[in-house]
Amino acid sequence: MEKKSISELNHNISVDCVIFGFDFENLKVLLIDRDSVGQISPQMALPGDLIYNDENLEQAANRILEELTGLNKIYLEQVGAFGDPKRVQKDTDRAWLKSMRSEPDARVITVAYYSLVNIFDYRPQPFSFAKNTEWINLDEINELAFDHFDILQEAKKILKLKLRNQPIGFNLLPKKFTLSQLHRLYECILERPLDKRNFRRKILKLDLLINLNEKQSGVPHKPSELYQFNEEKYTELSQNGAYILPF
Amino acid sequence: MEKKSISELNHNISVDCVIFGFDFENLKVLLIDRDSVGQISPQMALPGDLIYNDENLEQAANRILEELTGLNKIYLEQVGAFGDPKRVQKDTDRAWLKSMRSEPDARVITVAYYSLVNIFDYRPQPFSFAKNTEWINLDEINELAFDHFDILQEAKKILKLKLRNQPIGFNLLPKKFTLSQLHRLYECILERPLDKRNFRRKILKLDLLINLNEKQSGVPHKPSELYQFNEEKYTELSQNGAYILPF
DNA sequence: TTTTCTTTGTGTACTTTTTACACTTTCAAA
DNA sequence: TTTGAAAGTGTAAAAAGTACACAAAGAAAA
Repeated sequence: MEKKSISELNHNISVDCVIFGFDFENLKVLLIDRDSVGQISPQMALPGDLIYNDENLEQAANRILEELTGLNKIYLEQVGAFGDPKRVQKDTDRAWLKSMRSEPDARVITVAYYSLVNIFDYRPQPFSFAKNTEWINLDEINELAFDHFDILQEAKKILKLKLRNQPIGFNLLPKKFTLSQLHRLYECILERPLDKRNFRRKILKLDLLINLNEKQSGVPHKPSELYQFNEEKYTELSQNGAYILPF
Repeated sequence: MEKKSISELNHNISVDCVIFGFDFENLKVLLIDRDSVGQISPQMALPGDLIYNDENLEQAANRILEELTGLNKIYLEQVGAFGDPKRVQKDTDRAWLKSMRSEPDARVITVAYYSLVNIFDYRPQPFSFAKNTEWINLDEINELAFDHFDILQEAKKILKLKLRNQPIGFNLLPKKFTLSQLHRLYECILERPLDKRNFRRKILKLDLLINLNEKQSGVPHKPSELYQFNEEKYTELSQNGAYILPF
């Protein structure tokens, strides 16, 4: 049996994190910038870095996310591995790596993770080589560093699919939320309008929401009733097998 | 910025292939054995090996699949990355690696791919360190080498989900097939019985099947009509957006 | 040649789900 | 007290899903 030399078989492995957020208006994603400019730029990147030897991929993702943005203990799910040998092509990307890594030209394979968080609970702060962190609207992103734009598209696709089978959207909202907020969220993720009355009927029929019999206050219109996600009910429901949301 | 030493950041990367097949009775998966025993054993593994520097992950999967089993030009989709540092634990797994790899103790992260093929068109043959290749019934597999059993479970899950959104099942059948065969296939993948009449009505309503107006011959009972998958129609349909199969 | 065995192929009535659609209510601010 | 803005609500018609049983076709056996 021919044994390949080490140099041919060793690779760097990184993880990148796609953290989705929602501000009641639009879906957003958490990006870092290596410069401290305060505006959207094509050099922005998903938070990510190389993994260590003794941690598994998910641990690495959590460590790196915390090191760069301060967010910690976030539940992450895998998007997949991205390993094109030509994934680092742009000059600006090369320059970045050169300044940071002991083997800037090594081939890197990245494993992407995604998560959903409530934007008002998680206030990211830049650390390490992240000079800036920003929540950027998904529909304003046309380009990112490395292959991060592709990774983002893939994560969006998975999010859309997953919405059908799991009540994931609730992570993106505060504990107490209104049906209109949830409605808007579903429209953002699915990227199509949903009839208001039908949406309410369907989502309530799932019996996964608790009506808190509390009202919004301080809004210049009829205040909405507040709801809460019923986790117990969901646990129970998902033990009896998967379910399919009617969207 | 602290730069980590090379040894801490370099890893081996492998790919493993989950190739599903169907023999009109049961779902099967293609396994290799490092010994030439002709029966199912807990040392059997998914075909897989380390990737090279200059190939992307999918190319690597195809190369390795061909090197081990002779199957080539197979359309593969990613399952995901599996990277637990403790994924090689069993003594038998260690012994295998020791005999084959220049760095048997290196940490390995594997990226799994899956595919569906018609078992009668693809006759795998063992090459390289594969001393044996076998199509094994999914429901007879309780243990595999490394973490391959986990990978297989994940691939099954994806297959099930995907069946809803794409007419993937057709790859598992010959060009001409009967509705009963397709029916059985759906039951195998979904792991639950489907009403015969309702299945036929629904699948025909999709308008993705062409009735060839030919009959089976040589069967000791009423011969079935043969159908063919309408690829053009599917291409057309999927361009107008995703669709959802009613199962 | 008749009988038996095995699998194919088909229709309907009932229930549930989906869809499309418009007006009144409630509060804050002007 | 008027205005603006979003909340909240019901129904009828169409579509889809479900449960269910028997005659027809061919091969093989008697």
